Amino acid sequence: MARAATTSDAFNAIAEPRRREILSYLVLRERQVGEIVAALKLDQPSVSKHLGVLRSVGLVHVRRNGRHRLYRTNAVAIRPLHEWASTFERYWQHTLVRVKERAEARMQDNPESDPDTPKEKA
Amino acid sequence: MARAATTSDAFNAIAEPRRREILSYLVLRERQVGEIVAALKLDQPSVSKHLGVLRSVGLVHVRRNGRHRLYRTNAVAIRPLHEWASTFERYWQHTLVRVKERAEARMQDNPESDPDTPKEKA
DNA sequence: TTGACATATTCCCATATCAGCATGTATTGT
DNA sequence: ACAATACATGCTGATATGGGAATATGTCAA
Repeated sequence: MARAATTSDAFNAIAEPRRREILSYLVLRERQVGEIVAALKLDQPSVSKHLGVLRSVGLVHVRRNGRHRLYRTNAVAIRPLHEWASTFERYWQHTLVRVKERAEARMQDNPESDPDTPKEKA
Repeated sequence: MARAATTSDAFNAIAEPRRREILSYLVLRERQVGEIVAALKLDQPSVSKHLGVLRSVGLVHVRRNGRHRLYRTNAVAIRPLHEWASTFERYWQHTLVRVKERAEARMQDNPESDPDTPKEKA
């Protein structure tokens, strides 16, 4: 039992960089598989397999048109990931405020100091 | 070459559900490894290894205190994930608006209809 | 029907990943 | 120094994963 299957977990599905590229590419507009192959310079079977994973977790929609299949990113399916990350938002804001405060304190002590060169330990 | 190593990619690091739990747990406040073990009911070596992964991608900070190690989530490191997901935000908003519009249109046509029973294809 | 085209699926292989167990290492108390 | 505590690391085995090549499926056109 290694990890949750990529085919059942959106977090796992987007762990693969190519799949993230595909999602970004397909969010602009519907595309045929062949277009993805050309645009991202991947092998066709590879793209089909990635699309299969994305399909199984609902991250893309398919529509058939003749012998083509038109894929599009299902943006709503990304929302849970966004919301999970959002639960950390207030904490990183605290961090950023503290960083800013320290920078300003340094400027008060020594207006000539370079903000990118830390003079104190965090 | 399977996928980017979990130890070098935050997306991959959070693909593991237990690591997400650990991050949520450690964002509230600093904790010793033993506390994580007890709270999440995982084996100690398992927790140490997950912490190792999280450390290597900068998702947690460690501080030593005697024979304890105090870990805390480094929330800022989650920001890139949040921002990646945000690039899809305007698209899912479109979707939600359309869903809402269709629901309202149904109510106009037939105020008795059940909103959860679709009467038309998307 | 036959053939060309678009895409999906299957098989194999190298590697990554995780859990479990055992062991190593650092720190504290006596 | 010695034992106990708190973690980290190493090893092994089962499984998941992605790429590549080959093949299957489905659709259109003649």
